[in-house]
Amino acid sequence: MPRIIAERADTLPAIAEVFREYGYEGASLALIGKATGLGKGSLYHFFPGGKEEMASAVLAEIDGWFETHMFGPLRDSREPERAIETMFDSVESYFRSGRRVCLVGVIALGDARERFAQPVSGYFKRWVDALADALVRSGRDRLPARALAEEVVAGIQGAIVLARALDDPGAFGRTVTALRVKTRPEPKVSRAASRTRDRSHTRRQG
Amino acid sequence: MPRIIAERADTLPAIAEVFREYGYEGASLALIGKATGLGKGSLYHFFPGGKEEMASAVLAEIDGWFETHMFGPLRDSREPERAIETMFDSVESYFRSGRRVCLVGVIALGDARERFAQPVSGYFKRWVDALADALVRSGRDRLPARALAEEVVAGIQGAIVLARALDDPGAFGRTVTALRVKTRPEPKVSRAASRTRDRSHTRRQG
DNA sequence: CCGTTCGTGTACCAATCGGTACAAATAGAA
DNA sequence: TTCTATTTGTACCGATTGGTACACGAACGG
Repeated sequence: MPRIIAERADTLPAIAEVFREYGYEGASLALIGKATGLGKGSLYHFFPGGKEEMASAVLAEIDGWFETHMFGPLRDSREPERAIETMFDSVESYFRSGRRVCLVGVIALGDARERFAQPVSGYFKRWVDALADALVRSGRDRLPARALAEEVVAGIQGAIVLARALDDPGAFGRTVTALRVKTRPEPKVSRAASRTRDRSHTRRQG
Repeated sequence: MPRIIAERADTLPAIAEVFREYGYEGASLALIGKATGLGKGSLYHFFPGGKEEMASAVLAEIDGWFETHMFGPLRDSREPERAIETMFDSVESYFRSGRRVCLVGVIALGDARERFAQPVSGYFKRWVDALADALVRSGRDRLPARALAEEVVAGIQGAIVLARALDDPGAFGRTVTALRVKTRPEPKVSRAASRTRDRSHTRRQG
């Protein structure tokens, strides 16, 4: 029999798309087999634990990607504001303007949530923590930074829901941009509109 | 045979909970039968179209509830700011601090989205429109009102995801409260003084 | 008292589910 | 070549899926 797939890791992107599209329960082995081009024999060879192991592997890979490209820089970068901007760039390209769904979020909403409670909560907890950390290091107080971080992460997840529901990728971009602006250090002394007001509240909190 | 269920509408809350918990695909007739206490015979008597008709009926009922309790008041109330506050109250109690999931959002994320595209997009479109309308009538300009409305609706959906993922209902409350504050006419003066001011901007729109 | 209608449970259907077993086929070492 | 370990396709398993058929029982009009 020919060897098509060299590594188990090569199958993960295709499997991830199936889980994204159909959810954990709806992702049947038939669909996964079609997406990967592998029969059950190969699938169970790579993932002896069946669907649960496939989902775990996919979640771990996603987690690793976010850890490398977003959480790590948010925590470690010496330019936290730049790391935050980069995070928003990554979010916009990764979720493809809301056309691509967040698998972790999907699992959190479904009944597979309990089975994957630890990776799911870990992913979101580390996201919020890392973003809050970057916000603190860019000059905000700890409590409002944490509140803003939660708001941003929730807003991104909601933007995906809204964009898909309305079938309007623009809704994703608009919402994410609004969140992006809100994380910038100097709030909203913007262009031409509120010239008369901004003098009165420059002495806000740190 | 005894008549337990008087009306078809009496089954909808139970069916809705099953769809919420397991999604459209995951909600099997066995689960629905158990939740309603009805056998397949009765279910197909009430819903000749099967699962699809059940889901449509549930979506319609949810839509009606939101239309009556939230969208309508947002559009029609002569006190738009009060209607907005009431909306947030309703959201907090309806979604039970994120323990209860938004079925429309769940369907929007899954592969049943296309099948129910019209009711799903209609629900969110009318929510955003109604909220934007209330925000305009409470004194905001059209464009920022619409942007804020989208941000709020997305934020609510995301708060559900986040609260469930973290298994922390507090995250829902915090995020929703932040959104609520943001919709208030005078952002961040002190606590109670805003009531004396609103006389001054009734000259806004007509 | 009968007959129709409505509500209900149950048996059944083909299809598909996740998972197992296993034999065929390949690649690499000898 | 020959042997062995690794990949692979496929047949099969019991359970469950959405859906149909139908017969039984209560309610109701005559």
